[in-house]
Amino acid sequence: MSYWLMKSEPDVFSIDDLKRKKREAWDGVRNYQARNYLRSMAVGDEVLFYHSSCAVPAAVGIARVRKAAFPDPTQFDPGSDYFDAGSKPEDPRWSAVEVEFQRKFKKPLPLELLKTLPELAELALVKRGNRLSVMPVGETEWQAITALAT
DNA sequence: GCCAACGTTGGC
DNA sequence: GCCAACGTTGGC
Repeated sequence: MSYWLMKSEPDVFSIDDLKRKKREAWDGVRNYQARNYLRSMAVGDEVLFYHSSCAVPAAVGIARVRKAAFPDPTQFDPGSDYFDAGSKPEDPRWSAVEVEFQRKFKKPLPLELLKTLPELAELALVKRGNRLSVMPVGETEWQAITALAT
């Protein structure tokens, strides 16, 4: 089993939204590196849910991959913000996965805190200029983070 | 194929 | 709101 971290802006879609909806398609990813990670996900993989672009950027809970990568429907929807005229249905450019709510941490683990953990020194999240919205998390990294979660 | 311009992300 | 970092676009 693999571990991942996925960013979401809480104003758009928060851990509470996922908790309420139970499961959600993770679509709209329009970055090739992030897309490739989506395609590497397997059912059952665990995902750290991270809130970005907000007052306190933080890891806030855990989700689980419920459905492996499939063509992101929003790329073919002209009404969607994520519409991609260059993507052909016979050769979809973008992928989505479906995730399912697992749990919400009682207290968020702020980026500021995560940055202090020596185990996370190599995690893309804490690196300068990091913009990747989907990234792999190593076993040791996962343990270090979840050990702090309540 | 290079690279400047531009747009986006995301922390602060 | 600002700005650094980075990806993408498009002219040449």
